[in-house]
Amino acid sequence: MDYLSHLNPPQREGVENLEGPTMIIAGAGSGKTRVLTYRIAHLITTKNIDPFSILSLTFTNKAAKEMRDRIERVVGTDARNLWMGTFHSVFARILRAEADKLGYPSNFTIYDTEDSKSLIRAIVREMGLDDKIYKQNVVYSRISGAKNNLVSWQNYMNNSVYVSEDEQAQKPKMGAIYKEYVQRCFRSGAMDFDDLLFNTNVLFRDHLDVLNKYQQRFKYVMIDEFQDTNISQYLITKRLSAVNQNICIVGDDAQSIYAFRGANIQNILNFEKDYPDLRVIKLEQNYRSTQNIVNAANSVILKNSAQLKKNIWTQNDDGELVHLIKSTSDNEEGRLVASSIFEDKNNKKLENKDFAILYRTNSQSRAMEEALRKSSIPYRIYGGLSFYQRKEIKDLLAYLRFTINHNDEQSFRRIINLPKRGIGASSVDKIVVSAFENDLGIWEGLQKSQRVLPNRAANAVDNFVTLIKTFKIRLGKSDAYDTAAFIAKQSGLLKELYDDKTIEGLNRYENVQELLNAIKEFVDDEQQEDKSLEAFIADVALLTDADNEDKDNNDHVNLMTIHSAKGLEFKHVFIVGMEEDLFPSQMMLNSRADLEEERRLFYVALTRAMEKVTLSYALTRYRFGRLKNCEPSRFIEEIDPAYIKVDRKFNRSEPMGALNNGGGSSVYAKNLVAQRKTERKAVPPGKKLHTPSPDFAPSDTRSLDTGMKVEHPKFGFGEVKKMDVQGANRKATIEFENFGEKTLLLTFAKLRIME
DNA sequence: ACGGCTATGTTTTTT
DNA sequence: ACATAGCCGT
Repeated sequence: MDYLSHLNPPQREGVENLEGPTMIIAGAGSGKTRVLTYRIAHLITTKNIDPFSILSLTFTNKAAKEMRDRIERVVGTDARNLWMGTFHSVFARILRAEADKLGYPSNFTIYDTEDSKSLIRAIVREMGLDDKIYKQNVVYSRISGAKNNLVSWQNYMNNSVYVSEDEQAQKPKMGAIYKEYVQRCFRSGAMDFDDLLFNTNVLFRDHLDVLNKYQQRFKYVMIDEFQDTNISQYLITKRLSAVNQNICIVGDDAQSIYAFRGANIQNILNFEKDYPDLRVIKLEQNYRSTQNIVNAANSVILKNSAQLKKNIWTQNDDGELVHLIKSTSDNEEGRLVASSIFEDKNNKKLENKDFAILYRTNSQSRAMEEALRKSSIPYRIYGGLSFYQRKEIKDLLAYLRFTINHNDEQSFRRIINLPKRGIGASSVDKIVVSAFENDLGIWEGLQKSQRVLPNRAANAVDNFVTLIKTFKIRLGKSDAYDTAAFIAKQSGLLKELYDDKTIEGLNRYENVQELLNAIKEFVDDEQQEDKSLEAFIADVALLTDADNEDKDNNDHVNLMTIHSAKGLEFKHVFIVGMEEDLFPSQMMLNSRADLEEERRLFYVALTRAMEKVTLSYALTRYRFGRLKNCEPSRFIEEIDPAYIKVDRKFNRSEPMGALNNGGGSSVYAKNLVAQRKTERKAVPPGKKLHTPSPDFAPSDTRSLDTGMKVEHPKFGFGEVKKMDVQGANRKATIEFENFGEKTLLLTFAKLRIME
């Protein structure tokens, strides 16, 4: 095979060593994906292995897609039959096929995090517990942690460690909530993200015939980013490959950045114990980055205590030193980054897509965005709120989900009174409680709920049931698009959005149309055999925006969190917000292990770069709506000074900037605020939906002032008579043509400013 | 039941 | 800054 000649000896060994357990420790930029790709290609083309019997697991949709594309380029359309995807998507598929063994319907709903948390909140309330103590986030991560360690609710309640921890934390009912949560999911025919893995383990543990079937099918198992797997995932793959023993894991302990959700570096060490004749291959040559970047990154990761021994090196040129930019504010940081991109683009003949701006938290994207927009540099933000997580999209999806699975409690709660049909919260609770008391699912309970409801609500429920029944009939006869469009229309959702003429309302309407378009595309896709709505909905919960990426394969600067940059590379990388408490994050300073994870995250960020890294920090930054002083990150100092170009004035221990007189009273701070406001004033053109913020000062006449003509969705046209301040809120008194004078709190008012 | 308004919490990352 | 849960009055 000609591709073998492009590989160095350890890479080649990784490709050719196909039989038996193999562990590839792949340093950053060492050609890991290339080895995995060729390895699969090698199996198919030279060993004549049926792609259908190769299972390749990744961590993110992005990685899965990337891998599939690359393999397709080498072996052609055969690659389509590969079992390749994220853990969650692959095992969701298997669980649907085997659902009956576990007592689930094959069209079970997948609850996303939001669904899970809102179910937990409902349970906590029903149990009469204090939701200040049993916070949904805390309960959720507790349950999630247990599931990822394969601790069922039964085991949880019998486990003295868990129980005493909960008692210590004054949360003795945690086990009971876990139990109720699991049972409610089961009744709803729903699995959360963790269940997809947990239940696969149960399936393989309790149904040896099923396990055996998949063991026979998957002759070769490969796992990418193994350092990020949790115990639940590890055990699945261990079981699957127990017979053939053809398991190949690829990973890098230095890039483990998901411990917070149960990933366990121990898995790599356990692996050596579980497979005594394990072949270990180390890829240590970095092909991606310059000497300086590799050295800088190495010097950082050296500060961590636990790691496997390896020596990452490169033959590449020295390249530029790591740069450091200091700014006075988050907005200035944006401007400096934007102008730096602008210069490098000209000087080095680079394209926009050669640049990436990486940050710790999604909220940091804002300042960057603004600066790039002003400099007319095209950009694209990855991650953040997914299209599928938007409220209007989730609403329609809830209708679709409920039509498919009539017992899905969360979808039911979402749509039962949407649009308003006179079934309020108390009625909904009555329905749910009476259903479960009579040991019925939501659907049956709903139809027998008349007794417990007042007449008006009972009538409304009747109509709702009839409506869903007509959807169900349509579902059996039509394809996904036809059904979805029918539901969108008949449910009244589309009309409600259409009637909302605010800018936001228009946006929401368009988003729903876009979802319908996506379903249309799905139906028109010739490769798609099953065109039913069930097939479309099956793993919508597992989708991210990654699939829409090639729609505009334009040339743009890439903005994303460091986490979502994993596995990617760019010529120039900006790591912004290099400030103590932000990166490393405040919340990760409690233990040494946490700090080391942050350091690995920094390592990941540095090693994304091919030619140049620029670090940047700001002296002040808006956080929680307040201007805060910042200190440069300790990570900056951890880079060996030989590889970084530091401003001579840089000294971390000395507070920097003019804001050290505590509080925001200094002239400097005032200037900053003033500067910020003038900046903002320049941005929005007059005709824009006005959703002002609480800190919107009365003197700031950015977009609303007396004398202006406005439109209100309900009151129609009017003229602003008076502006006023009430506490932190701004009020406007408006004379409406048809409704007379009204005083509105601008924090909530939906006004359109007319030209 | 519902809409207007206030108070409160959140911001670490992803499936 | 922004969303949302929940209170209160209708």
